[in-house]
Amino acid sequence: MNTLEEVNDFVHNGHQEYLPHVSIDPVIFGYHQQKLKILLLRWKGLDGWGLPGGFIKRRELLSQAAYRILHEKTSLSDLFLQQFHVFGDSPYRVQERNASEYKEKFGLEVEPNNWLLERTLSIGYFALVDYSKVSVTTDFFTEDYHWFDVSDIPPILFDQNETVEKALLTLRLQIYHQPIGYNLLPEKFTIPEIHTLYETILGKELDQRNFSKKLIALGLIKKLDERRSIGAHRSPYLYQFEKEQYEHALQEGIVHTY
Amino acid sequence: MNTLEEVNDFVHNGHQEYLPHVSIDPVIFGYHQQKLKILLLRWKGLDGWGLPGGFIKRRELLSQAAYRILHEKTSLSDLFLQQFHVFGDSPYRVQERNASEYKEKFGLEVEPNNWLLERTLSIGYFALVDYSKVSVTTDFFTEDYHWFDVSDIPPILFDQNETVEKALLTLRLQIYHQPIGYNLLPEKFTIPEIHTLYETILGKELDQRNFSKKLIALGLIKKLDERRSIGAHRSPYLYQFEKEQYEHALQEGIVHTY
DNA sequence: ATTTTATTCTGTAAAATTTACGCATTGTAA
DNA sequence: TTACAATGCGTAAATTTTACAGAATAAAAT
Repeated sequence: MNTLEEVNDFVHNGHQEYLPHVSIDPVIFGYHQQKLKILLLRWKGLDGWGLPGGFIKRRELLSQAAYRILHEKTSLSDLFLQQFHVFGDSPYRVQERNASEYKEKFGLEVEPNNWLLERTLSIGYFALVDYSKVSVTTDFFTEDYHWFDVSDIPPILFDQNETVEKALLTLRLQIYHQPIGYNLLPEKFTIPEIHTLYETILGKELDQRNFSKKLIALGLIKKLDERRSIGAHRSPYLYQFEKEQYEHALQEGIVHTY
Repeated sequence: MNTLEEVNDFVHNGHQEYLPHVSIDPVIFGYHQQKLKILLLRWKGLDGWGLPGGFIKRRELLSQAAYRILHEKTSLSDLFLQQFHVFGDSPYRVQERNASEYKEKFGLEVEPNNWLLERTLSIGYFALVDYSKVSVTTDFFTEDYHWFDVSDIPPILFDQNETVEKALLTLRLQIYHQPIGYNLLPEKFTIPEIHTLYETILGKELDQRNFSKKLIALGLIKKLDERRSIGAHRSPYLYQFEKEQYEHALQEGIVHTY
């Protein structure tokens, strides 16, 4: 959606192709240089950052829509993607928007009852992606992108800071019950790498010795016979995830006790 | 919504008051005679059971809508209510419905592009209620209700058995990380009562001694100086929840380890 | 009044898990 | 060859979970 013609078609006829009143808004987490980042797009005209969202096609399954939107924006197809909450409590978003905004900001003429002006619920997804494999696609409404450190998120358009906060909270809670890392790390990784990843996500220190013991005891990772050369220091062994165990733990959860 | 006039207004003009394309569908759990039950409504014309759902008003916050719908159907206002998933992957529900169905089943004339025929996503909520306090209200579309044992759920209309399954799964998972019982038990209860509740929800036995030790150690319940008379046996002490601790655990979760 | 029956209530030892912690090993650069 | 910085491994202490049995009690039956 880049030519003016396509945009006009989307604005005026989009409701025939897409389901109005509901959007999908993914919080895309990437991991780079020991920092947890999220991807935001720079909106034209609105002078601010927004989530890389999209709409559901009328005949498309919800989960397919989420994967499609992520693929469109990042070109990724192998990723962890999970719905986590529907947002519909923002007083700002309960209001319908007005047409003059579109004229001012984007130079688009919009009829007063246009589908894009109506109230929209937002389905929050979070995705875990390999930062280095993402290539971001922008469109008519967005002109740039940036990976923000989660400790330094700017105000987000459409009252969606809450979405990011809840995504992060969900991720942190979930990591206690599900393995994480398969989609954030390269296929082969070292103990220090996955250790730092967990520390970064949880925002606290974990004893490295106990941490690796636990992952191995759970059968989630296995040691390879290769090592990575990291310059002036002892070469760490490479590990990789035990795919079956990992998938099993994703499904069943790592339940602790009662 | 009981007179034919009201129903016709809802069918033909409902889209002005309500947001199309999204419904709220609550799975209402009650606890009675040591059984976990859910509430289903009997639909007229369709000859089947359905969840007690409803629509969101255009200017209403999502959470308000959920509470309103629950209040309308059960007359309860004090309950535990939580969103748990949006369902939009049912191939059956991706199809638009046709108008003739309304004519056949309910004797209602519906225009072919009526809002009720369009594809609708379903936001799943689950509620925990005090069974004895519920008084069910039916409407034009529903003629009866029944509390079904969770181990004996009938086929549910609109392809929503998955909703009940996921609600139960969520409840069972969540009980490991959050206290449950405040809205399912009377204010004062005995150890055997809450013990049986947990066994019922989890569907497995829990050692009674260790179970009560744990709840007390977590500071979630406190012993009262009263006892309940249960006829021919030793009178059990009454307990009640420690409200602050309980709320705190609800917020923070009972995190186990890493 | 005594016995019987069904249910509540309490404590402790063993096992498992988590936490804490120190030092030897290793790959390069100096 | 040495120094440095980071990896890698093992063990003891503390905590938590699990397993398990018998005394107490309320009322009904004798």
